Amino acid sequence: MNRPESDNRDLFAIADLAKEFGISTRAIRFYESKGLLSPERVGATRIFRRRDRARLMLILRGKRLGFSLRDISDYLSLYDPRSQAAQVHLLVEMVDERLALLQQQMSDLNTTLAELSEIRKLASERLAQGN
Amino acid sequence: MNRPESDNRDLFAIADLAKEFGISTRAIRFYESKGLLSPERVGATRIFRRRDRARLMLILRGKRLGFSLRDISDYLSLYDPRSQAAQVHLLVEMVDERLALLQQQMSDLNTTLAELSEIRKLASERLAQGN
DNA sequence: GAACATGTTGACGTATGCGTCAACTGAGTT
DNA sequence: AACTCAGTTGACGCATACGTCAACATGTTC
Repeated sequence: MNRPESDNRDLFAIADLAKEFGISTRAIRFYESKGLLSPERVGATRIFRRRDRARLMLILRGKRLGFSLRDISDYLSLYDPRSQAAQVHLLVEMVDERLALLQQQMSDLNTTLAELSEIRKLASERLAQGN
Repeated sequence: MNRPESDNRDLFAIADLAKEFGISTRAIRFYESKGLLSPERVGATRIFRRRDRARLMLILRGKRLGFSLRDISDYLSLYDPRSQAAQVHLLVEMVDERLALLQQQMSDLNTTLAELSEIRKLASERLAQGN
């Protein structure tokens, strides 16, 4: 039951988050410039809270799923309690589309893997023949 | 047992393939310029054979899988009987990486779907309350 | 107090994958 | 001959998602 230190703190520097998630500080600033994040400031320095960190995690998951930052921006607005139900529906559709894409990809990947193992087999036979 | 007409022919114009696969002729020329295709020529006009068409199908599948054209180019060289076994191995690794990525994506997508249905639930409850 | 780490804001550059002209070349049609 | 259609080659443009400076401020350490 030991949590990572990051779950105990509530304040993070930009470099903390960059290191934790393996991204550049430049990327984080870029997300802010696109309105995906809005950390507090102390002077000019950004101060991130757990909320901001959670948003960043959502951003990164969206990216892993292949969504554009624009899409992710829409998606993040769903976490705003004032969000509209109609938009929820739109986003659900977007996610469903992605799901269909992923299923296609899985199918493509299976085909590809089969072909590669065939190629691998042929290659090793050729090797065994000393050709 | 009726095959599409395209499987009977051996010669295709660029527009035939573009139409068949739902891509632009510009894209096909672009692939050629990157060395992924090398159709014959009659004068300046490109003539595609079934081999070329098969390569194009591989290219498109690679794209669906998220590989870059550079990666796909390497991948296509595997279909060259003179290809090296070492490279087969590299490509198998690349595909394995993609597979891992896709599995991560599927996992991310499941999480996202769960969150969305939660949001959807909350939204509809709010609607029912007339809030 | 001089050096060093960390942070900030532009501005410009980069890679990928085409789209979009522009200008031109045959080939077949009326 | 004039047109139209399909095709060709550059050249330039564009969207996305940052990377890479430069130039500067601030805070900390030795």
